[in-house]
Amino acid sequence: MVQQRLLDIAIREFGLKGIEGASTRAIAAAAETAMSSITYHYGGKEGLYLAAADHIARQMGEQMAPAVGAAELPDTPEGARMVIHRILDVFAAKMAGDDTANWSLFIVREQMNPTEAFERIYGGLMGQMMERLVELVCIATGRRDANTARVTTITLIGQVIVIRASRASCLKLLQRDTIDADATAALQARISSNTDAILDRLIAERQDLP
Amino acid sequence: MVQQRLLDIAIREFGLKGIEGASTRAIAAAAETAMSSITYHYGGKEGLYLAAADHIARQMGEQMAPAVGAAELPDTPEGARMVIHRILDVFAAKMAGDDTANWSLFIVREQMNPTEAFERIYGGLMGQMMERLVELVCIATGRRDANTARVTTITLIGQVIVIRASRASCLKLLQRDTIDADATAALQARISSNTDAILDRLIAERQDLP
DNA sequence: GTCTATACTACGATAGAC
DNA sequence: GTCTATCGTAGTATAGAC
Repeated sequence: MVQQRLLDIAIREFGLKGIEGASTRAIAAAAETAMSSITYHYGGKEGLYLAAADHIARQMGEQMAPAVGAAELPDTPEGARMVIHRILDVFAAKMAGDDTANWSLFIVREQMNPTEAFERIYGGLMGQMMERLVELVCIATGRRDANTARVTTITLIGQVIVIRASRASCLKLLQRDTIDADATAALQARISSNTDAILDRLIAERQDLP
Repeated sequence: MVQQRLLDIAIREFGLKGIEGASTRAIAAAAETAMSSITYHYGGKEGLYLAAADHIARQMGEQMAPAVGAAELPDTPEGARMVIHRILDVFAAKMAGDDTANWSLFIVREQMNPTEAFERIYGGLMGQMMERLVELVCIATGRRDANTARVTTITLIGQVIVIRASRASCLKLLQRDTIDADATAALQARISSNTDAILDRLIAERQDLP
């Protein structure tokens, strides 16, 4: 389908060059269609940009929703911890895999210079996942202190997104030229172990509270 | 100085739009000089791009070198841990602050699509910091297992870079519109606590090895 | 719906005045 | 060293054929 190709290529080009830098001519040519079909389908460059953001949000939702689980929250610390592990594991696999390469620059650009497109992406599964993680950290550590849970969630996510956002540095450090299945497994295992250590520490710190 | 202004603006524009997307005309205009001075000083757009990368590497070196410490490595686990904390603390402050905003997109773009510019940046303090952290993690955990130390280092760095690379998500989660001094302190404290938990876990896991 | 043709603006590089 | 002027190319948008 023309529109599917157009959106996939738009995500890559907008990710690489931003909305101003990317060229609708180049996007249309790569999608093997005329430039004016962008005008027809999306009203112009800006419309295509927002449609690309929606496309990312939709795909991310489809691929991650099962792991995040929209169902009710677990009610035991052990259950919550299990869900946290599941989410981070799937998320890490996504970040390590090739299929998120094109999304990532688009999203990171929006993270650092948010436009309306960020609202569309965050309003989808990304926001749900982060807020769900905060709740899960609260349950897993038996804390009502939401602020600590929020800051902790940020650091947990950081462990995962670094795989993509610092890809070249990771490859240098690991002395590899791709993140293959072995490297992915090693990262997932370390993230899992770190997460347990972090959550245990939060539980221990709670005992010290007045 | 003209060249200083030119480089600062080039970093911002190249970060936002990439080498292809950015416009030398716009960069020159923002630096209040003629476009042809870019040709004169840097030979053209590509030369300016590489000079911008060198500029980042140089500034990063000046600002972070004291924390990384080129001197000899500490020889006790406690000493190594102290240096790890110091590096991550300073790095987190940098990531939270405004002065790295322009560098960040430039660097992240290079992380995901490396060119020669990445070599210039990584060849500076960034590579030194990461490799130094690997050594410090080895010493702090009493492990000779460099691979575990490398993977751990990646996750430690992830906790810090998320402050910038996922800035908009962090702000949403923290329900703020800036990362002020309070938020920075909270993140630093959590990163520090997490790091201790992670290192302690690594030491404990070591006891279980055959 | 998809294409071609066209109007207008902006791009990078370069030559040459000063 | 810094500027203006200019060339050829490529950008978006739009109108209109089919």
